[in-house]
Amino acid sequence: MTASPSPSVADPAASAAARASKHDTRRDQLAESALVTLGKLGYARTSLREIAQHSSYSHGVVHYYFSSKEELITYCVRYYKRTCVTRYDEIVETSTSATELQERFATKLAETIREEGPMHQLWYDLRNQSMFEPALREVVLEIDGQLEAMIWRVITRYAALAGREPALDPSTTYGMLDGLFAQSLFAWATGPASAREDVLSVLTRRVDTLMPSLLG
Amino acid sequence: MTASPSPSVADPAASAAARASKHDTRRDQLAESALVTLGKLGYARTSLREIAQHSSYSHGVVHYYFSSKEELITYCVRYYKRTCVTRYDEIVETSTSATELQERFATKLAETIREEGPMHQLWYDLRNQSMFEPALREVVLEIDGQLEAMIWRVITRYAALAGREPALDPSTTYGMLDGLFAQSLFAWATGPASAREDVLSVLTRRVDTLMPSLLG
Amino acid sequence: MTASPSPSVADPAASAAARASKHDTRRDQLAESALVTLGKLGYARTSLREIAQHSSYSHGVVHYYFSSKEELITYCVRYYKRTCVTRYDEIVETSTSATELQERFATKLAETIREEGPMHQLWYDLRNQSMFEPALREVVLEIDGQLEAMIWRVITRYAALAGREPALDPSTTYGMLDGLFAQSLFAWATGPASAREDVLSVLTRRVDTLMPSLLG
Amino acid sequence: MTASPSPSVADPAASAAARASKHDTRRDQLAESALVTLGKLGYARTSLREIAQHSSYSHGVVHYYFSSKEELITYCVRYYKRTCVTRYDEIVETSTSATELQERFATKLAETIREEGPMHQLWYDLRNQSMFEPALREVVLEIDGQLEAMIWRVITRYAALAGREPALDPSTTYGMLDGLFAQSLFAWATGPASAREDVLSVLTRRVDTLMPSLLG
DNA sequence: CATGAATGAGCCTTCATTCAT
DNA sequence: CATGAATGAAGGCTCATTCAT
Repeated sequence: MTASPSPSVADPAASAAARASKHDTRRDQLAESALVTLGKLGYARTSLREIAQHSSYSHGVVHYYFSSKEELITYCVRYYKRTCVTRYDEIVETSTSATELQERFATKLAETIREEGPMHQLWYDLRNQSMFEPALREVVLEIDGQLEAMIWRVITRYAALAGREPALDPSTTYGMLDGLFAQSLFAWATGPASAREDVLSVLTRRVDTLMPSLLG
Repeated sequence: MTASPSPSVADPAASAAARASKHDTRRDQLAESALVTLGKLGYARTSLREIAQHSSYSHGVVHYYFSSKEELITYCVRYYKRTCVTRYDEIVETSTSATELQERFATKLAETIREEGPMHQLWYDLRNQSMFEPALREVVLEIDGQLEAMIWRVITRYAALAGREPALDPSTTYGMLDGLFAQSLFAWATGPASAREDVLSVLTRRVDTLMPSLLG
Repeated sequence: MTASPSPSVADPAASAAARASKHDTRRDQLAESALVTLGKLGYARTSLREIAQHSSYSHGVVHYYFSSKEELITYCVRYYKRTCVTRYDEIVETSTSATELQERFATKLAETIREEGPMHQLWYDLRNQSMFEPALREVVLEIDGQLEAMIWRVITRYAALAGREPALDPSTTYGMLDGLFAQSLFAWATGPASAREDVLSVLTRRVDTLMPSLLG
Repeated sequence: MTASPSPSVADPAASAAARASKHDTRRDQLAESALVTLGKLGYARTSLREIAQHSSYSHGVVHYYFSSKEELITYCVRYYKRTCVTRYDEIVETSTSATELQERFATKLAETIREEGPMHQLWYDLRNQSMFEPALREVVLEIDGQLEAMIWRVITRYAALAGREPALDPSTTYGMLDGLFAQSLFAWATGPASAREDVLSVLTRRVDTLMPSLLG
């Protein structure tokens, strides 16, 4: 019988892996925390000190886990994407008719503003900043592409369920829908709280109405 | 003939008016100068020092004419709008057929990116910042409304020339077109210089193709 | 007759010059103040905050007059040199015999340690740092050359008064004397206060004894 | 024959000794590693993190073996001295004529710059810092004394081989030679790489020429 | 024993704003 | 009126040091 090694002499590879995983966990925690602040204040107004203060960590920790502000932001954006870029996939997979998909998609668009408004504001902020700040471009372009692909999955499935073809190319389709989404987000964010639900239901209705015309 | 009075003995009312006019002139000159810098660097990265340095004025004068950075920005945005919010009116007024209007509009959209790209980048930046910074909201909402109205003038005229009705409401129409415009601006700004003209001609083609479907 | 212009419209060139001169005056004042702190703490331990605190100015002023720490330091070194690089010239010019020059020079070497010790410590610190920090090299090499030239003026005059020739080249001569000077400065700085005068008189005696052998 | 006891059952005294020895070994390894970094960056620019990163140890271990940065530096200096303070002793012992010793010494001076330049830069840095930082004084003074003694061994042996007496006292002799050495080190470190060998051969020649005059 | 996570003071720099002249 | 001098609060970042594991 082979004695199982005492924990203290556990194989180094495993311990290194554990450590690395813990490291990543912290980065994720920090990113999550940072995203809240970023969503509230926007890119330019958010300082690393602020981020730390709104988390349970000290100022130094942020610099311990991220070598620069830029790296933190980039990490945050990518972290955020992991969740968001598949937001409609469940709808795509489980809808059984074109009408159902169309309705659920339109509803979900509004819902995601209601529930993650600041996160979307941050996204548009970053996408814009990337026009001034080359350092942001890579990650923004990467995610923008994924968002377009996500929308395209919705549309192609929608077309399939309807037995038709998409009328427009992926990019145009994304541009139009994104324009409507951004517009509603803006109205939602800047309008009076009392009008928020109206803004969202208008969005839902619009997209619901519009979708058929996205098919040829 | 009336001798023109020396400034120092002018009647008080006239001198006050002259002063006020000079005051406004200075503000406009500063705004014009500031807009160039703002378009290049974006809202957050532009400091008042920078603005002053890129103008013929001293650092102090900026605060002499504007009580704060915020007021300067607000003034700049309004100043900028005066020019821009009528950008397509000439096309609306002089086009004699739906096809002509449609083509000239689509062309002009691309042209304005080529010639005033940074100014548009600034606009989207400010519109976004206004979601985080309430102080910017009033002026941004005001201008956004004017932009929507401008687009609506295009569409209603387009419909009239075609002998049809707009298919969508003003807001939806604006949202969709603005989405396509923003998308192209982004690609234009972040892509390689060599691809810029391609981006613009794609935009022109898209809008040209799309416009008929904006009519009922 | 030409009316002499009122002061308020004085010729711009003159006012610009006055301004520039005032600007330079402030830089000099700041440099002077900074040198005290630098001499006390050394290059690495001196922060711009510290410099400001030991002056009558605020922290921001330092950055207003110097674009970076490096520029301040460089300016300080050059400012300091203006005074120092001619330290022995009066002795060179007014001594009427080799013996007098030799004695006065040896005495002055010690005196300058007593009266400007920290400044010399700073010089050796900077010269050393320049081996690690390329940014300092230019100014340090420039001044080192001037110091060597200064010493050489002493030696050539000394040789002339003695009716002989220098035995060594300028560089070797400077290296040897500088070695003795640095050694005494070090002993003076690190030894007990009670031994300081002894250190200085030893230096004087040594140099006095040594100088004849610097002639051929 | 005595069975060597397994470590875990060693008698306490031996194990304590072993531990202590291991402790010292670690300190030496760390010192050796630290010296490389210190020589490259200088005292002020070297952080403990940097040292750890350039060694095979973790960041924490530095503080485990040294209670503070200061103690590490001090230890490093002493460690370095062990090697260096006897650098010329072999020459002293094996040279069989004054001329041989003189030539070999002059050659060796240049050689040690070539081969251990950074280490000498560090020494001058530390000696200088000790004028600002009392904590460094003790160890610096100790080593400076040993260097002086080392030089004196050279000179007295040189005098003996030449059948003469040293012309100057140990301190003066050391000061002068050290001045020349420091000067060459500085030129070697800050000048263009292409001039390095020239600098060294000049030093060799100078010292070679000078040494006879160090005898009475 | 040894590690790396965590801390917080401090550094250089930027900037909107105020103010004496 | 207009200027640039001056201020002080942040901001990103580094680092020696402490500590839980």
